[in-house]
Amino acid sequence: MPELPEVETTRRGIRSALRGRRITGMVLREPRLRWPVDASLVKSLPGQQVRDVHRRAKYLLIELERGTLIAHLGMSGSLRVLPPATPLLTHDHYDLVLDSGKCLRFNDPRRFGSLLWVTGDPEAHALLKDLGPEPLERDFHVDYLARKARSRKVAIKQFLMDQRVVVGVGNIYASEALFRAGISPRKAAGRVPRAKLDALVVAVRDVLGEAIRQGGTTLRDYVSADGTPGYFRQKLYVYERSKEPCRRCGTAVRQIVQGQRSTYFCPQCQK
DNA sequence: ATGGGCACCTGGCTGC
DNA sequence: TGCAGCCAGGTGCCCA
Repeated sequence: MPELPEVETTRRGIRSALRGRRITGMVLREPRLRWPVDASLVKSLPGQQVRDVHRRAKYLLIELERGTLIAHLGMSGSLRVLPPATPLLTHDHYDLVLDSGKCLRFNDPRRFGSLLWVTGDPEAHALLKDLGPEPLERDFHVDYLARKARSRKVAIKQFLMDQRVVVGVGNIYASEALFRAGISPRKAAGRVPRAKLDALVVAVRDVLGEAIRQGGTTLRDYVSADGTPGYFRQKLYVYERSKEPCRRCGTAVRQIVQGQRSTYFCPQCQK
């Protein structure tokens, strides 16, 4: 999926088209996403105005008058704002039609994405309530991270991707942040020195912030709300660069598997 | 509590 | 050309 920068880029793109608009229709072509999409939304969403579009972790929160849509892009999903009568592609699973005539369309080949409806506080939903701090907010800091990491034996890479520790960091940005902080991805979280955790907080913030400014990273499927890819791929130091020279020291980048996911790192720069 | 592994699904690529 | 096998921006759930 899209990690935090891609979701935030999507949020910014769809927000301007959605905010203040009224939904005039919903088309649900394929309800079999991560969880079945409630078919009654087709009747209950029309007539409601979009108050705002927020993001929490990798979830998009589309705030309507009578509740909130919680949308997740999964691994391969994208949400685009399209002109009226745009031809369908395979894997276009749902549309929200707006009173502007435009349409918010969700495409997701792998169907790991989701769309849920909640009334009341979305943060109280089971999927959101145990999430860690936002990496770009003030409550993500070295004291917090050191406390969370204490006596944890899991590898720092997997720890960093645990959404209860900090949200938004996925497989690409975990490798990239650890490279920037000079930390071996295999090091047990509880054994990373405080100074390195300090560097990691900065690295996570920097890499996510820079990626947002570049519109995210496109490897395969991801496109933003206007259909353009993200340009951060050119700025990646290690991800998908196995056997290529480290951009900092020239040593061959290594690829290993942790928790059934590929990890990339420079064995010279990361200890 | 923590850690590890599997499952969900489609498509693109590699190698025989 | 066909096909098996492997891999891919995520994460909930089950088991030890």
